[in-house]
Amino acid sequence: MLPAETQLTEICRGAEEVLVEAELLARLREGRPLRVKAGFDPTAPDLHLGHTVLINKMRQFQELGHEVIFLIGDFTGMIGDPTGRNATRPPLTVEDVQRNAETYAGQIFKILDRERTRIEFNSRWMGKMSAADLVGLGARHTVARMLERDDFHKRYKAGQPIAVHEFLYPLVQGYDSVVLRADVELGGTDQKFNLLVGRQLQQSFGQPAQVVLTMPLLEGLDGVNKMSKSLGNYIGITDPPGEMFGKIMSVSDELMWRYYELLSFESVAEIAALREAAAAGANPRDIKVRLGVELVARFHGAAAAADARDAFQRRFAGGELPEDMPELEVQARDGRLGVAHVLREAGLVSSTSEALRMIRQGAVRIDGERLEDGRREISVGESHVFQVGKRRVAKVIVQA
RNA sequence: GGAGGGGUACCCAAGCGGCCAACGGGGGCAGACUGUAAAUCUGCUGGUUUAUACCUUCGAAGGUUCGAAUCCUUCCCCCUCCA
Repeated sequence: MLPAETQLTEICRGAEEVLVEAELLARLREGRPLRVKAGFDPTAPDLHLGHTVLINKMRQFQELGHEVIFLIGDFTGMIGDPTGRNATRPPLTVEDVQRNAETYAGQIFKILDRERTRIEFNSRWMGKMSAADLVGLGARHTVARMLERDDFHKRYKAGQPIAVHEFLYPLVQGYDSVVLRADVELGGTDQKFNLLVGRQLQQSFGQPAQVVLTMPLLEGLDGVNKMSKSLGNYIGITDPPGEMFGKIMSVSDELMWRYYELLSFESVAEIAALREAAAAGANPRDIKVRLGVELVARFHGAAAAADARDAFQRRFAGGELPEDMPELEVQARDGRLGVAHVLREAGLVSSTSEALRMIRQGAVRIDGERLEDGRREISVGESHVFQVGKRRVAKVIVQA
């Protein structure tokens, strides 16, 4: 193992907050593998780059020789959602959770070392807990402290409702740390309160309090909201190379630097050099390309990354059509089919009304030619490349 | 338990018998300009074989009316204050 001080420096890099740093150093000095826990929601098995900020940190711990526990909060997930006040999620079945867990596994091991990752489900211990035990757990924390949590505090002050069970979430999450005897718990900055409850509960159970390490939340493609699947502003780690690269290229210049900071494995010095180059007049687009290549390579390999970059450049710099566009067949009626219907059948628009709107706005091209006539009909046997806007493209043949 | 306020399209929010497929803003999409960036300008933002037309939509179900998101009845849900 590396010297404790060296490890500490590595671990703190990119972290928002480490509570308490001195405690972390002391544990590192013990020279044993630390149990590092991070909890994940069982309802969102499609990981995106936002999640990887945390997972990268987990990997870093593994590389330093520590034990990483990937905790799936299936028990909490089965009850409902902690913060979504009006989002009543349908309860997950055991099968759902199992399937989601497998999906997780298939994704996180693109980053984590499978051999050194322990996967746990908190239903293992929470499912067996009796009502009496739950009451006992509740006795270990006070309402006043619960109300310290920012969103509880705000809602309480604003007179908005807080359901009693919402108080249970931090408790259960903290109790997970007790059961697992976690040395360190990782989480997003939004998890800070919950992570701290873990510290408090561990002490209450006579254990040393875990070190809490929070990582910043990554902004999504819009650059404003945090990256999330429900907002649709995410880059999924299973996105195909071309799509992943394209999404990265569509990010604003400002956001690009944020992505460098939180996603790139480039050294701090290297990133600073890139910033200087940009300030000196280098085209930020080229710096963005570099980021895209790095990230696509991480999930799809270097060759796929280079291909994605080249295809992107041919398509948008060179104005060529993508070579991997989907080819579809649609059914004609009476030997022909109006364009609006072709577009809908091909899935390029969601309705013929939308198709007609797009045509009116000049967004539709057939074989590269802007379509002016919304009444145009395509006959059986004809095959054309249809485009709607810049990004939606398909080669469609009309069948009898 | 009592008093009051409210549920309108993806979100916020106007409308309170016909001119409402429903003002405005946000978001989104598209066009121009670009580097698939930002900013800016413009248009669109229920559906229908392409429609001065028809169909579905204003919490739900009924009713009044020539005609309702707007009035009445019942029901469901949310919020505030008091106890």
